[in-house]
Amino acid sequence: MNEAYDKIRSIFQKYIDISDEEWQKFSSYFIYEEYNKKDIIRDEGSICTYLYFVDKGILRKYYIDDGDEKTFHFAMENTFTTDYESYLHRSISYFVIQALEASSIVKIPMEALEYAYSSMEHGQKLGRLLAEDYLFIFSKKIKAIYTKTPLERFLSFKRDFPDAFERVPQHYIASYLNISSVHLSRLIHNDMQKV
Amino acid sequence: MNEAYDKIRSIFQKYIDISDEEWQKFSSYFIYEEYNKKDIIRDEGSICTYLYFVDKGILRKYYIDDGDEKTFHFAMENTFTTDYESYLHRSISYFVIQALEASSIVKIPMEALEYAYSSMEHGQKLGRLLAEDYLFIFSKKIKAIYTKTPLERFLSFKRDFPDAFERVPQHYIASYLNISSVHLSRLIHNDMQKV
DNA sequence: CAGCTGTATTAACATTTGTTATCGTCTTAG
DNA sequence: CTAAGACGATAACAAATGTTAATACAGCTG
Repeated sequence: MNEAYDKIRSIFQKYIDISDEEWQKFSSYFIYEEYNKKDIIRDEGSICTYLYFVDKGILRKYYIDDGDEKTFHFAMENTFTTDYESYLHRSISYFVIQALEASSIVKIPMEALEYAYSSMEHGQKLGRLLAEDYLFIFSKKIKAIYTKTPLERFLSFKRDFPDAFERVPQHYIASYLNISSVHLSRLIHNDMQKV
Repeated sequence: MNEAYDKIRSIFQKYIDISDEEWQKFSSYFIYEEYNKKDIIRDEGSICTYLYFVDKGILRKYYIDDGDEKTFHFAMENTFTTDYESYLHRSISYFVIQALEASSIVKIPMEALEYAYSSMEHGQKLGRLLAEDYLFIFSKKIKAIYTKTPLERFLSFKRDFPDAFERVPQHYIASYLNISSVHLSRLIHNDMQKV
């Protein structure tokens, strides 16, 4: 738990200077929790008011669309996930966040960010840099969808996230790539040698 | 020109307070330019160092992928466009920005933003809010791709951007929706009544 | 005015991708 | 240990989407 908090501090510290007093107050909002495989960490239907930090394990963020699950994101160790848009616009989030493995996570309530924005010396800068990072993830995803075939997207995924490729069931990866699991299986077995 | 600058100020002023002195310095970086229909405003192959504000006209941001153009964004009047990711990561941008109509635009060099971040009282907050807005546009786009059929995406586009729908050639809209122009034409003429 | 260019529609056909169902293997819960 | 369920491969077929080509029409340009 304390190690997890320290990891978060060192990540934020790469962006801005945080004094001990600021950190003490900021981290006092944190909630440390452990989950079993397949546990639902956050269900749909409410405003998303936490930023989730993955200390151990893997989280999957997905959306239920007309009965089937669309996987938007895998949050690996030492990264964050949330539905920040829901929080920003105070709108209901339809995302579900689930543990794919036994996971330990840190829930950072949005009040902590509000404290940072209003009272930490470089809080606004932290917010800007986090938003810019988040934006970059989205931007990469859009470019991939526009310019790459499903097979290319799969290969990029495998290259960029070898860890996720090993640990995540293939049909979730298919969902992440926005293709059916049958089609992904076909691509892997029929088209890999073409590349 | 001055009216355009005033419009930009009032947009930014919705986010933060800007003093007259700050605005004077900030806007001194601006470059006002006019373009003819089909002019290329920014060509690919360099780091994108401007934020483009559309005073009049429409801009199209696209990418040349294996010979054909992928349209990522239409920037309508009183909105901005750029390849912020290129600037943030100091990486070559492959986006082209083109005027679809005779357009007057304001080029805001990234130095202006750097000035804001370093020297304006609420500059970091402005940066955060701009990044959050930008992020939200991307997020909407991704959700649309994951959860909607091309026809639904077309109808959303028509509803959300009626002005663009009227003024932009249909094959650019097809490219924006990531489908072929032939297919879009088919959807419009065969499937509209289904909705 | 005549021709050119850009744009949209349509048809025919090819390719990609999805759906459903079946099977074998492996994991997991009891 | 055993039964149920999860997972991935495969086949057959259906639906969606792309490609190419032909045509028509409008707007521009010399």
